[in-house]
Amino acid sequence: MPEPQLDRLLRFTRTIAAEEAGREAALAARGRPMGPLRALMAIGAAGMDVGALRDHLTLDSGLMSRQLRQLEEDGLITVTPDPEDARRRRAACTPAGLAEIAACQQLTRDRAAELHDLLDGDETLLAAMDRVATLLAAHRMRLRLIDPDSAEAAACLRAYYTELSGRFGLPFTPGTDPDPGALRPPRGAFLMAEHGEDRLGCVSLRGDGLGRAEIKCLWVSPDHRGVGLGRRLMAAAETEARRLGLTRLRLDTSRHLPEALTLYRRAGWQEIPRYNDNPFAHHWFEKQL
Amino acid sequence: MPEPQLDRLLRFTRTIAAEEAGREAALAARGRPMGPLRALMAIGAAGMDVGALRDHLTLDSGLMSRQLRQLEEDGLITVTPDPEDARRRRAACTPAGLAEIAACQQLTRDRAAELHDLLDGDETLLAAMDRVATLLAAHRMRLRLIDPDSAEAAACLRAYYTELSGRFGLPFTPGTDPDPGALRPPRGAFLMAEHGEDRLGCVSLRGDGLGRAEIKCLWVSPDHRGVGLGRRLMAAAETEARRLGLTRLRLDTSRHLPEALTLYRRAGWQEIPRYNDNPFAHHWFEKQL
DNA sequence: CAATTTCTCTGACTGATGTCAGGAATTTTC
DNA sequence: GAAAATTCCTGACATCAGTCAGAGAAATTG
Repeated sequence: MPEPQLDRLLRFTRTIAAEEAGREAALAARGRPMGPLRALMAIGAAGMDVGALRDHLTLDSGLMSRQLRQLEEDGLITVTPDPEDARRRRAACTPAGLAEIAACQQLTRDRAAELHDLLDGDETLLAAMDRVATLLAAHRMRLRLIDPDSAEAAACLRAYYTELSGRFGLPFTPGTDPDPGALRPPRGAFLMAEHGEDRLGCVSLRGDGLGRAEIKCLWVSPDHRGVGLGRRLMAAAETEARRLGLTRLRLDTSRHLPEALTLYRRAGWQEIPRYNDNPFAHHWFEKQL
Repeated sequence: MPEPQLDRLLRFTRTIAAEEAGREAALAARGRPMGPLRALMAIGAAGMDVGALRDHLTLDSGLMSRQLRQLEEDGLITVTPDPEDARRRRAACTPAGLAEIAACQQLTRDRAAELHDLLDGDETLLAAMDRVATLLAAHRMRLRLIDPDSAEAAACLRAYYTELSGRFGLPFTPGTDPDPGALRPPRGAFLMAEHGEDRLGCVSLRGDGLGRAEIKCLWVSPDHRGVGLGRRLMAAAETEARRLGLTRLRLDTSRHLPEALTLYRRAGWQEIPRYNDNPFAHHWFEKQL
């Protein structure tokens, strides 16, 4: 371990930590406690179920409830029962809440703009910062089983289909799965890789309930490619498949996705003949567990 | 303002913020509240007066006192009256306290070592990180009038004399000023530039009590050179001199410090004949305020 | 329809942080 | 030597964050 390099890294993290402390202080200066503020930001323009919010922020149900009451009293959000299941409640921002979010985002953007002026648009520096952020996020990423119907899964799938549309030159849109249980335990699973607030990628196992499943929707965020995330997602999917007691995995893919082809071949998948009628597939693979 | 670059910067700060949050969590996992922990780290091996500690951490005197009591009860520090002035008290670490500090530093170093492995010693990345840290620290630095006898001033002066020793090839050591009042208001001042825990540079005004002063000990940390800190320190010293009602500033310097020479000339200083018997000086400057 | 489960909320509590008012010991000032 | 200033401390109080037990409403299960 070369000590001088370590000292340089320590200085770097120390400096950036001070920067982050400054940002937190600037946000706190708006006079709102950080807890409710984080909740407000998470609710965002789209709104969010209370349970999902609680999971996302990993808060105790009591604390969550009190923070939502506070935001409601301040007129920033409304919390209404879910019409389909009145036990569940849904938080949504009022115009005042949206304005508060926008103000906080502007504050963050202003600080980033200061940094931008400072770096004077130096592309070498920006590229290095991208690289550091990519490596760090991939290294510290955590994998999580999520609900395939959740907002997070939907966001991943939107990004995935946008990517496909670009690759194929055709407008793909995410359709609703005709068999929603296939992507949930015990038949299948939906895995997402994340780092803090950032979604790095996802992969799903679509099980038939007879010990077999298809790998679907392997997606890696464009910001986080080239650092082995696809491989790690596939490995995690395999591990999850074994845990679910699955014995055979299949997948199809297209010649327009060359990096995926390489990935499957390197990970020990066997190319097999066409097993479905997917008009966009050119290659079919199988793996026995 | 190019939006994509801004987004890249936002992603960078977001990722590094998550990294910092992880470090905080790792430190918190040692089971000690962050407040007393920060105090312990600040006391360090050298020990610190309670008042200086309070200033350094900008804590209320009541809170400071309680945190020190806690650390004392835990056997990590001792707090004893200053023998010269029994109102003042001095905190010093016990062996257990030093061990706790070392453990926390090791934790931080371990995380940095992980980052180092991740970057694979890539010099381009390290250089970019240095550059970003340097620019950021210099941009966010704050100037502070400090006591010329404080531990912070002594640290700056040690660094300054070490630098001089290297430039002159002679062993300089910081001597105690025969006239301690000359560096304090109303006659003079000692200014330090800092960012978070890092000391970026210093400059002092050594006044004669008759409206004249000499600029001494202009020092910029090697980590923070080349971004105009010397110029800003000199400007701050001038501003402070005007505030103190000084009318004439002088300084001497050596041909072994070419960047200082350039700086003084650019800042409007007039070169004048030798006005003192400093054997290491080759140039003398003056500025009327 | 009754029992159970799910989901959210309330109340009671703890600990960390922070503020303010004053008090005791000590030093400095007059 | 008395008054004033200083240094640090204690007590009272407030806010934020977090935990736990349990209540109440709604949905699901048998």
